[in-house]
Amino acid sequence: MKKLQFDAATVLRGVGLKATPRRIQLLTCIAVSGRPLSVAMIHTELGDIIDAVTVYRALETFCRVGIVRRVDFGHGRAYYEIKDTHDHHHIICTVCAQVEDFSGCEAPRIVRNAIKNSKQFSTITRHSLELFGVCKVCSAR
Amino acid sequence: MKKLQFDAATVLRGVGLKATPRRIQLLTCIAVSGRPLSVAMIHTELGDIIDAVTVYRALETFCRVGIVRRVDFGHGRAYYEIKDTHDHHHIICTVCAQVEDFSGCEAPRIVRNAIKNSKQFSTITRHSLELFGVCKVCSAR
DNA sequence: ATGATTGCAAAATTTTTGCAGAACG
DNA sequence: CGTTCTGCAAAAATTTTGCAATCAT
Repeated sequence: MKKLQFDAATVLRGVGLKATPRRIQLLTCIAVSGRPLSVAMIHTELGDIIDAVTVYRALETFCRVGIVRRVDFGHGRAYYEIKDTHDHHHIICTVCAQVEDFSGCEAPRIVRNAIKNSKQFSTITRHSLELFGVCKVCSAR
Repeated sequence: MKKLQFDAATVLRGVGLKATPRRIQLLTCIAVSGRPLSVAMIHTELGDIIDAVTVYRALETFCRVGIVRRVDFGHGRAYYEIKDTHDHHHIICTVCAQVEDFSGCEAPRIVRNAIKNSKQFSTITRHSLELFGVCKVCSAR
């Protein structure tokens, strides 16, 4: 029972979105890539078959319905990745910008603690956590 | 032995920067504000006494020498706050954008764990952690 | 058919760069 | 005084908006 190739059209219809060629191409691109992509990277990958504006609008829609997650690496632009079920985060190399996933951020404990001590908040809906460092390749030179 | 009013000039000279009027105004503004500020917010606070370009350049310098920290709330622009010694983070209201600090993110444990499991990284230099939710005021309506 | 989606052009925002004059130390 | 800092103008980069044509269901 292995996972067959990503079926973007099914995913799209599953969340009530129309499965247009553009959206299928875009979602497949993000899913296959396996790492967070910026709009520029997507545009490079897909070539000129899709307008940048369409990418922005589709990504916003994907985030709204919860199939894509927007992540922020402090690079002055947004990155997007497939939102899978397990709560993973990123380590970003500050030299070459390579990204590796990691899990085990103990979010529940942190959130519980934050809410207990907070004066103004009683609900946390999501969180972002990124680690920054220098990867072994970049460290070596 | 109470903390007197923030002395920007001393802080600046302490890190080897020239204490110019602009930098003193800017650093004082950030310190007094007590919350992360965007360049636009700084410009509103200080009026036209300082050029936006100068703000950008000074903030970059402040970050480099370690007296200011850049934080990212996924709003499409950067925010800056005084970098104090204790490792605090933020809860951001997704409705009104209000920010509250919180501490206790257990970063050391998370970092240790991430490095142990990482294939490509052996050094983590910094991390970012933000929680997003809806504040009590916004929840009430 | 019809409401959603797309592309094109244009604008809005945020940030960066170049250069000449001003000013800190 | 020399190097650094600042302001102005302009550009670059990222993201948003308006509108007419096209497409999915």
